[in-house]
Amino acid sequence: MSSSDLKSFTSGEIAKFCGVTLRTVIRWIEGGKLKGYKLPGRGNNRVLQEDFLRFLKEHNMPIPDALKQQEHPTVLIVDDELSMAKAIQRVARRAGLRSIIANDGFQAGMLLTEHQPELMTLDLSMPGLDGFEVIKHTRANSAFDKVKIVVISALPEEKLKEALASGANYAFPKPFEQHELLAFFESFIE
Amino acid sequence: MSSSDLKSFTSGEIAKFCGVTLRTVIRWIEGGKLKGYKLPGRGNNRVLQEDFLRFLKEHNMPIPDALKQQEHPTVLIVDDELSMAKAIQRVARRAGLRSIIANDGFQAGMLLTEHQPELMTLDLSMPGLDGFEVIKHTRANSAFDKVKIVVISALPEEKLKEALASGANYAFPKPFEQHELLAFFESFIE
DNA sequence: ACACATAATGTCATAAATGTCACATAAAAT
DNA sequence: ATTTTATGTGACATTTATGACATTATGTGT
Repeated sequence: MSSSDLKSFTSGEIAKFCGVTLRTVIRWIEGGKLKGYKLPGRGNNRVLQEDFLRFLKEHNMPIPDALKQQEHPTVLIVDDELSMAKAIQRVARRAGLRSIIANDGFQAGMLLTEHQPELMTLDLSMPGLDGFEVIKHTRANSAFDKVKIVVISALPEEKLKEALASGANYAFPKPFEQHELLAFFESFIE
Repeated sequence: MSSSDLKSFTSGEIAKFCGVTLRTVIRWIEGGKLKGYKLPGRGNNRVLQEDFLRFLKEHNMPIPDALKQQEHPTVLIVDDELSMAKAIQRVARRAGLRSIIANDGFQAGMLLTEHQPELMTLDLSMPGLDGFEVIKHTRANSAFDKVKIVVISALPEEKLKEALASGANYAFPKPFEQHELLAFFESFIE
């Protein structure tokens, strides 16, 4: 599973990551600046990776490489045409993004929930799967607040605007310009 | 309570959940901080899920997703016709099962992954969603090994058999017999 | 610039909790 | 029955929480 990944760190590990004394980390936790919890023994501290990352971002602190790997900037590519999906995937890979492909709605829902990607590219006109429905369902679920929806469609511009109004974040006409999409993907690498 | 409430964990499992060593878990149990019992062999420890949850709550420790919603067995009802889905839902409710409805493939994939239901009822012939594809994708993902797939379809018997061969566990013709389906659902309550 | 106040962080010693390792053996898988 | 994996145990090593106090930022006013 994805979110059940409950990796946690000790106060000492956090101290090393932040280049700071253990004493200080404990004071951060005590002061409520860093969320943590205590083991039953003598109250040794543990901090969930999730909470630690939030803490780092909140204070604009550098994120250790060891944690960056698990940040997996991932893009879910939803397209019924495999050749088109692979074309998008190549661009994503060039930009340094991990990517996964969904050929139908069921896979899309499964992979979206399982992998919690940062980005989802979406074809609007697929036989048997209405892209607008996907946008609606995704936006109705607060678990996917952070997912950016990128519509890539051959439909006329008014439909693209409609998609944006329904909750999509970006829209590209199809066929897409390689360098445009590449630049867009790269802006997510940071 | 039913026998499924007596799920127990080994010391190693608890160690992983808590991000702590097996040695430490044993010391918690020895010290009476975590309630457990010993197997007759060499005294291997087991902890009831109930006791583990109480322990976690008592110490404000994070609760793994895997333990969160063990309450009622859940059935995911996949059918594009809302009236049919609701009819199945009524039967499920009579049997004491929690249920959720998916009207299309995207929702089905999303809800299946999110709720990890014990049971999924599935219409085979939905416009824009091939039930066989759903079976195939579900069976291809080891995360859903335990999900029982129940086909409820108006297609001829040979198609039902084909579904069973593809990985479905049970098949009912549509329209279904209320009492048959009810009896079937009830067999999952124990 | 300067002195001063204030908060944040570092240092150190110590007791307690947790980790490590090797090994015998139960429990599970084949 | 055999092999593989997981577990309990003891002795020992390492890490941690805590308090009191030293040191270093960070700002504020003159």
